[in-house]
Amino acid sequence: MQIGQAAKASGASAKMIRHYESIGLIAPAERRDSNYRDYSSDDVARLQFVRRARDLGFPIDRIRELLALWGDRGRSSAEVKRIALDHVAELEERIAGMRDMVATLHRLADGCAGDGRPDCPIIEGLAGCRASQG
Amino acid sequence: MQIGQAAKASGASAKMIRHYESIGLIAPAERRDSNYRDYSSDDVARLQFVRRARDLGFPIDRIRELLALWGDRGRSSAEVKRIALDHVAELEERIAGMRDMVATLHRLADGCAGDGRPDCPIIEGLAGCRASQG
DNA sequence: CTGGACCTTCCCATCATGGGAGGGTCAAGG
DNA sequence: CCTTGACCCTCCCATGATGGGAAGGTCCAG
Repeated sequence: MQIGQAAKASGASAKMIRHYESIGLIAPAERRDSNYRDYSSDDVARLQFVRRARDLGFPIDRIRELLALWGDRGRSSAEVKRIALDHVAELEERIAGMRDMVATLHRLADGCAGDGRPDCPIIEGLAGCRASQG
Repeated sequence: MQIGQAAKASGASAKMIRHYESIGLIAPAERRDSNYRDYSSDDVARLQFVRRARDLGFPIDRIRELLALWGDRGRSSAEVKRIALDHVAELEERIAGMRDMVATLHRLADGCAGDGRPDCPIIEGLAGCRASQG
């Protein structure tokens, strides 16, 4: 299978597949005489694994670990779970940060008339309680 | 004031201040004979504005618009509010995406024993319901 | 006059991804 | 046989916001 088919089948772009190979996330693909990459269904399964992990927000280095565990018959599910829960904790931290931003923005926006006048608590909030400049 | 003082006073790093200048977010600073940048307290106020907007997650291009509105006596608060609420919507979209990830991860992790055995619904989920590879 | 703390510009790295140039491969059809 | 078009290849550049560091200039205090 050529890279285009592998891309469609896995949901990763051809560009990404080459990239994953170049950074050693996946093993170099077989090559035909034409120098075209050649993918097996096992290769596609690995690419799908990577794509699903990406869809869950795992960074590449974590996916590297997960791929290794996938192929390790002697793995313990505890290792996998730890990686997953660490990632959850990081996601929740980022969510909390963004929620703080949203809360602050709502607080500022609630006091803003949103009409044709220039007076605006949002600008004032950003300016540190000085309403205008220049 | 030199860039180091301006950095401390504004909360933006000297590196960032130069960067903001290089991309035209802020006007080029005055220069002394030594070629050192020279900042006024108004400059610092602008840098603080930028930093606060960054802390609220606004991307640079939005901050560009907000800075323009800050300096525009003829602005309408509706414009500011629209930018802020657009940004809130974007944040909420990202939060929703991450919450979906967290929910999926929790669903997978809940079924995972997290012990010494290799059986792991997390790996299986990523693999598309095929438990092992290699 | 020297040391150290500051400043300058310029380049590189991050992270994951896309875009595009310049060129090779291959199958179908005139 | 040759062209056309759809693939593929590698290599470089860009994103967005930030940090790191090299090589060199400035300035003040000892």
